[in-house]
Amino acid sequence: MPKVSDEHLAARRRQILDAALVCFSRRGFHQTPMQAIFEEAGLSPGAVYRYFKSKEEIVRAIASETLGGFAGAIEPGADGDPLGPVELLDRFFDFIEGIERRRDRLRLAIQAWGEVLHNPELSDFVRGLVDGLRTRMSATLREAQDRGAVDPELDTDAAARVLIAIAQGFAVQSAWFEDLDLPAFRAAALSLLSHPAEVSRLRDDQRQKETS
Amino acid sequence: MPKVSDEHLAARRRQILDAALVCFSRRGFHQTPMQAIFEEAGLSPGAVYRYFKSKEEIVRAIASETLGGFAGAIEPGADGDPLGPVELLDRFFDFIEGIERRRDRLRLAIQAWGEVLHNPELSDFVRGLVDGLRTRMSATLREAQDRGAVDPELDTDAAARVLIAIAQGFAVQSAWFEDLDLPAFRAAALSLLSHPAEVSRLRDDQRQKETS
Amino acid sequence: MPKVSDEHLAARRRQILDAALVCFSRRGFHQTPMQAIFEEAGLSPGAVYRYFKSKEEIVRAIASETLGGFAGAIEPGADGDPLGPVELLDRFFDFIEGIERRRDRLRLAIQAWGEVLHNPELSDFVRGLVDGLRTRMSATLREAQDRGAVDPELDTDAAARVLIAIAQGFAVQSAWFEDLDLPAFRAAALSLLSHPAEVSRLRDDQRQKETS
Amino acid sequence: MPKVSDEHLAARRRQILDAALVCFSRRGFHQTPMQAIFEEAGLSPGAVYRYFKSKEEIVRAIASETLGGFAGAIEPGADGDPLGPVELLDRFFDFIEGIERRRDRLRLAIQAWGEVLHNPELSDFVRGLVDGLRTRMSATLREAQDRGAVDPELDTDAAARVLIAIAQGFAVQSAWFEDLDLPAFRAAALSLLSHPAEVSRLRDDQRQKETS
DNA sequence: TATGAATGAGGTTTCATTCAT
DNA sequence: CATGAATGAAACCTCATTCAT
Repeated sequence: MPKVSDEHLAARRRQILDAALVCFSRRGFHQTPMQAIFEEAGLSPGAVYRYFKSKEEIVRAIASETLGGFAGAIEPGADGDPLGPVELLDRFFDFIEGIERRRDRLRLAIQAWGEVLHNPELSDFVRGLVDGLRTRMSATLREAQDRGAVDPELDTDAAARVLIAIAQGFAVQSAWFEDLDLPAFRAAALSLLSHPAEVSRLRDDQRQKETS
Repeated sequence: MPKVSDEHLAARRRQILDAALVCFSRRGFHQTPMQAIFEEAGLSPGAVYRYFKSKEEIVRAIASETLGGFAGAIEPGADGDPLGPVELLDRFFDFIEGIERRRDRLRLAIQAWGEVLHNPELSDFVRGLVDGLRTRMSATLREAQDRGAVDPELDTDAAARVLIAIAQGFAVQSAWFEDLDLPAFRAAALSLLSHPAEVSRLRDDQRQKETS
Repeated sequence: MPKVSDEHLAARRRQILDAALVCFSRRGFHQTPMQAIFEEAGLSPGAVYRYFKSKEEIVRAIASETLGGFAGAIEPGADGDPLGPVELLDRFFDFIEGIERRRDRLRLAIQAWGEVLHNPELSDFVRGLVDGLRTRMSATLREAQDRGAVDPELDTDAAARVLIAIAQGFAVQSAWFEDLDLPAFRAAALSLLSHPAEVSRLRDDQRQKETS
Repeated sequence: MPKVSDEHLAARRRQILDAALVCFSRRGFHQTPMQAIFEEAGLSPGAVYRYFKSKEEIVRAIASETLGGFAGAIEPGADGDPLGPVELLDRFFDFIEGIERRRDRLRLAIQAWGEVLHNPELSDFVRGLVDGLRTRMSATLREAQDRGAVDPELDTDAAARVLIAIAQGFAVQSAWFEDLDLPAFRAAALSLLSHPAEVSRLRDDQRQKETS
């Protein structure tokens, strides 16, 4: 098998990561033997080690991409949108509903959070991720304040943290309980965050979606 | 020598669990070798294995007590208190501030959440924990609704979940970032959840505390 | 098995080293799997790794002790002996004849020389060994010069090197050829080095030994 | 395409052996992965395996050519030369000084001596090499005896072994110590071996060389 | 009851070699 | 002829656990 296209290489990496994804979700990073990944990927040890230099590298790759995906889910939209906390959270829920392998991804996210605690590289990575996300959310919230849509006394930076927290807590419970009622959680979250005016507006939006 | 033995037994178990606590917080459950626990506890392998049948049992014990402690933190007070969401969350923050070995405990909580995903016993345990907690919070919130302090349309059960989620998300970020500004997070959380009337009331309470 | 005497520990180390000695002599350092040592020593992997932290450490231990033994073999006697080159070499041959596991030791010495080339620690070790040895031999030779027993123009330092070289070359051939005629080699070496006067004196000594 | 193929074949073999030479000298036979040779040679695994059936074959080829070269270095000249021990050794030193990649070759020689101990083919090979060499040196020495230039009682066969030994010991020390003083070693070796008459003759020869 | 030396299954990784392209 | 991705046996080593003392 002579030199092979870059796509092939990328595909192999993906194949290995997908296998790892399944295994790690099932048993956890450190209880998954490499052997499980070889089998799930249908590859030999040598083949896997061609693409990743160690198990730790695979763990890092999976953890990073999961953490990154999660962060992306709470991302505010294009600059200029005057989004309040409620809309920001709303987008997160939309994203989660649309995610593929939702269950596996959420389970991995929880694992990855634990990994961050002991892995300096992942730790740096999430710090950057959260800092960036928070900065952008904060800016968006400040715009919303400027337009009078949000309490002007709100500490937008801390508020961004709280919104992220809700998303994280949702992920944990969602990973734990297969039967978690996502729409109910969503509605309650929005309701708790909404000042009366906002509540009725969003409720109307929701009804419109459901009837369409 | 039954009584002495029992106390001795409990003390030894505690000694071992404390050692495990430190080690697990430092390196994670599955990256901590038993050897580390022997050393931290100042005991021989044989001694440790007299009190715990296996490493898994130690992991389970630590995870359970951490999860239980966390759940206890969000517990509503004595029946009859008409607590709204804001007060419930407020109690959680009070609890966290007072917790001993706060950092280690939070780090372990994150780890334990991951463990729950692969460990049927822990899974059953948290399910019971969360169900009970949610039920009690829900009841408390319903009382608050009855007295008109909370939006009567709120799904109290889902709302309880959301409050738990905020606590969890806070734990994650707090474990990740040593420099997390707890008071700011707390204020933002309360502010986001508060309808105008509540906001001013709590703000006054807080000021009173600070001046006293 | 509670704490055990220091002798026991030393004995275990020796047991492992003896096993390694046999295996390494048979197959060479890097072609001997640890498994072979476990079997030869009659110990489990864990037991061996209790005493040596890696294979490399065992290699180093065996190589050092072999190199050290070899160096000791060419050592001049107590200070004050007016030994010439011939007597110095003579002592080496006496030592070799008396060495236990002579064959294995010589085979290991050859291996170890190769190891020295790639192992910085061993490299430092032999440098010290050879420097010390050469210094002492050189001093002894200089005394012999003072007493007129050795050519006063001889570079004693370089001469020491040459004597070491003869010992080394002897070791190689002795390790290669089981049937090497040691007495003949010895006689030829002494003869080549001896100026006529010395030759006859040593020959007489030898005859006396044989008749006694 | 027979001729071209043959030349090509030989050139490729040489290219591979040169690469192996460098790698083996650097890390030793068994610590050099084939990958290192592929890279040093700038060839693919497939290419290398077209010219050598296995790593062992490469090791054997390198070891043989190194051992052969070393033996050739101590070879007496054309039949009929009445060479004594001193002259024979002298030729060896001349050869070593002129050898290309002297350092690498000497390092490989030491390695190869160890290899001989475990490799039957190499073992047979050196036996033949040394036997032949010794026979020829012995004959030469016997001629010298006939002409009265060497002690008639000397065991010429054993003496040949001793001369080879000096060369080997020199090689070891030379490979170990980059700063070894070759001329001093050479002078000391010749001095130790020379009976007074020979010494002065050679010293004169040497001076003549240096002035020319 | 406590000790800690010993066990050995099983973990991660390497690397000589092959063979489809 | 050459390539280099893939193989898989086997290497080194760890670590949860046991049990003779």
